[in-house]
Amino acid sequence: MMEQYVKILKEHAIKITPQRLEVLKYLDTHRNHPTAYEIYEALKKDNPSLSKTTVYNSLEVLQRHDIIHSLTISGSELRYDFRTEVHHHFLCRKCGKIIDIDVGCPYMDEFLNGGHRVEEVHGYFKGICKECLKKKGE
Amino acid sequence: MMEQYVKILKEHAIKITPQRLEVLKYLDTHRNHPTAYEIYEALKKDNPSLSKTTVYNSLEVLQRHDIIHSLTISGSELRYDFRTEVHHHFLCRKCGKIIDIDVGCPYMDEFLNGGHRVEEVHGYFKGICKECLKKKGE
DNA sequence: TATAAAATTGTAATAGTTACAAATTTGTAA
DNA sequence: TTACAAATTTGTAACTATTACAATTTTATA
Ligand SMILES: [Mn+2]
Ligand SMILES: [Mn+2]
Ligand SMILES: [Zn+2]
Ligand SMILES: [Zn+2]
Repeated sequence: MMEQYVKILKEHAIKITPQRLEVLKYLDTHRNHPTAYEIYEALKKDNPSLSKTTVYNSLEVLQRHDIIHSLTISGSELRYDFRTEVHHHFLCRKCGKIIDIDVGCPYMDEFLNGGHRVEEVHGYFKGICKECLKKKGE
Repeated sequence: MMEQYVKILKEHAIKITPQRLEVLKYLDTHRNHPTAYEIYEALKKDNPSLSKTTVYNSLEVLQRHDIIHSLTISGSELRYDFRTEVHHHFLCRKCGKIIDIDVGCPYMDEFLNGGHRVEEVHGYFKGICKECLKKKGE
């Protein structure tokens, strides 16, 4: 049940702790790009002594090893993502959800970017999602 | 000197105030995507009674009328941009500067985005800029 | 099982932004 | 012009997300 997450941490030579495993598992099983606080609130149910700082620390170490990514799409809080392949995101202004947009980026090339070394690519779209558009029409 | 900014505000039926004009002028003449605080600090020199809240309010109204845009590229603070045509940005991890990348977006189409209505497009690249790469080599 | 290094916890501090009420300014119409 | 209502500015306080830090606990290793 946790073996897969243990394996990931071991591969990256990160110390195994229950908290890190839970954070990683949560992100794997909740692909809605949650905030640190949402993760904290959810994990606290099974581990009441969990500290918010630990959630932040765990997210930080996972991110540093490129096991997870963070999104700056909202502007007010970071969102976390288990998926690390390049893909884009859509933020709905109405319902607030963040949807994966499965396209790559044609501009990653160093040459296209004026000689800068590109290490991260973020494509963010904002607007009204399909479901909210439908609701408005009713 | 300020006529051009007066004109912009008038076209959008926004009340003309010296503070709004100064904020708008600052963004037009400083294309480095400054923060609200940087704008505030700069404008305070000529107007010591300027309030930080006024800077935020001015940025908000300009943004609401699509006269300026804001960027969430850094994750910790908003950056403001006088340019409103679609273009992308590169954030250098080393020196912190944010550079315009003049490419458009091939994915704005509603169809390509699964039926969601796209109203904003942000393309953010992060890495090491050309100048910092050069320095490192020396 | 002992131990050093690293992680967790709880709390406090920080930073960016927003809320709010009082004072001032703006646009408009008499 | 002047008068006035509506909107804006100001200063301060509140709020939220995140980070700093020291004490306690846990982990990995021998
Ligand atoms: Mn995603
Ligand atoms: Mn720009
Ligand atoms: Zn929606
Ligand atoms: Zn640089």
